[in-house]
Amino acid sequence: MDATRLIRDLLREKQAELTAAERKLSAVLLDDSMVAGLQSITRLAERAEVSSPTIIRLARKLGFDGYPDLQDAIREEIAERMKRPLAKLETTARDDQRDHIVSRFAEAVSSNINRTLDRLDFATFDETAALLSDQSRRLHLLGGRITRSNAHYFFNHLQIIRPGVHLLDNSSSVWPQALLDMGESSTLVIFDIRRYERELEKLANLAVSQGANIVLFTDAWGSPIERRATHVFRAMVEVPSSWDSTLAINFLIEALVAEVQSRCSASSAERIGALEDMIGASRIFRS
Amino acid sequence: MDATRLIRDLLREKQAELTAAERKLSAVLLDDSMVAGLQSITRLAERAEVSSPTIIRLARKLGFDGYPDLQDAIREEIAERMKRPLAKLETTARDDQRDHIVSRFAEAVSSNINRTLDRLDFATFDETAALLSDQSRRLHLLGGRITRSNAHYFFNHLQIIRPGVHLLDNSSSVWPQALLDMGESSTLVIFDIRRYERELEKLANLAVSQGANIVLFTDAWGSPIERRATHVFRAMVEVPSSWDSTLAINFLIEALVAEVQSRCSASSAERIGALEDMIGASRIFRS
DNA sequence: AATTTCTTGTAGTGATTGTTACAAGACGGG
DNA sequence: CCCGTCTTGTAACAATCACTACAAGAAATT
Repeated sequence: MDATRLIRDLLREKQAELTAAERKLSAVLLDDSMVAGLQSITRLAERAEVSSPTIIRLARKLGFDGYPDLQDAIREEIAERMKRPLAKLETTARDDQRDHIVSRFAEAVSSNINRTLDRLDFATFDETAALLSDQSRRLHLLGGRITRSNAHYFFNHLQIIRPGVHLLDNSSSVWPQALLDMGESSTLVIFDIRRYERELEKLANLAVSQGANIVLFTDAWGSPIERRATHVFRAMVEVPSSWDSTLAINFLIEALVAEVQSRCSASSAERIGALEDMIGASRIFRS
Repeated sequence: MDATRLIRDLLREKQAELTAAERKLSAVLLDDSMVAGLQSITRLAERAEVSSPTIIRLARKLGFDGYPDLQDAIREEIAERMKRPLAKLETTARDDQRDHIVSRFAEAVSSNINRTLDRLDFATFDETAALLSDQSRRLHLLGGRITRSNAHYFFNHLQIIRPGVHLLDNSSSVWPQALLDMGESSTLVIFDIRRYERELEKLANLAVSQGANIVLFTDAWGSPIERRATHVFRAMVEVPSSWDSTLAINFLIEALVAEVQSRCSASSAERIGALEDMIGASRIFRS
């Protein structure tokens, strides 16, 4: 075997011509930097839930003589990596890829989520989850130009979990109608990151004056709506891009969805069941 | 053997009560961070120039059952060290809240993004970015029940950056019309994670038969559309929730947006300028 | 110098491994 | 719908493995 090429890359390269079982195996290998490939073939087979011949076939596809040959290559590779100081470990990727967008992006995103988490008050999180789980309250979601997608994502899940969830249209002309429904038992969830949109603030003010309470997702600098909101989540959004990253916001949304789901699980089970039925009944584009 | 203790330390500690041959062996092991201990006993014996029983005796002295038991410990230790520290989200020091949903969620998300990155082929990424930046191509985006939000997010940005971007409705009844537009110069971006929707597959097949090429975002298990797609992105989606996490998918989307933006920057600058003007001209809900 | 103790390797074993051949099953094309 | 191709696991095999018993040699003690 020639080697010099990292097995990880080899594996990714051939990914297209791999079969289902082989991909399952490759996933296990990729998962912990090929370390799983140092066990005996039998154990690896069990771990990846494939048969041992599948392992041999994959090894051959990658150009190795057999499993032991592949193991040798893996061991060599790992030995090579272990020699490096710990600090350099993370850049084991080939040098030319160290400053690939994806790498730089990953670093920024990681830092964003970390810092967002640092700033997050768990009490606020729990209170918000309780608020959103309260089925006697009506929920309205609203996003700005970019964050509308986030609002949509949140809506998508909440709507399945519980009743009384509404996504506000982004054409402000229909907002007045929606406002009619917002009273003391309403919660308005707003997403507002820079450039903060005046229209969102307007709506927030009107909603508050009608007794609704507001949950706000914004960025580190803080939207003007902050002072109207009872619960505020500040997320870090900066990445090496012309656009802001809403990944940290999505993180908060997903975590909230998980928590709300578990709080509503009893009542939402039948709701989801009913939904499944309706979906099944309405397939129109099928064969 | 439990041994939460590092083998390296164990070895150093016992150094005094080791015999000459055993020390020779331990030197070889220490030399490359125990990696040599992953070979078969015979080969390690050759490499260290001792006999195989010596190896077993050392393993026993360290408290292991036998050589395979020692190997297991070494492998575990190495696996631990190989974990990529890159996007490692420290689930902060707050001990009392270590198993709060948010913390557990953070851990899962971190692992998801890392593993997604491990699996990501940079060449595929670059090719896709080029494809999406090619303004002579028409872009269509399509998502499933949940992933529709992701498609929407992607659409939201791409549409601002360049012309010819279309988001397919999620009611399949209007797809036939959209299909009319899909030819050889069309790219169809599909999001399909479990439960894979047959309708998406149908559409993919039809689009391919008309000459369109497909970029697919799916999960680790792989959608049936994979074989139709020219570019596939597999993301990890599992989190401690009843729902899957599309955060890793969003990561890919945002990174692609950044790259496409920078490739289109020249032409998109004026486009964004024009957009700003239009937004300014159409404020109807203002004070 | 003789005896004991300790160290180490050799040779042989049973167990486990990696491998192959084959057959059942899934899948796609006509 | 059937046929051929591709995929995958089962079962049997040979090779290799980890391990034991034993004995030769070295070192230490008397």
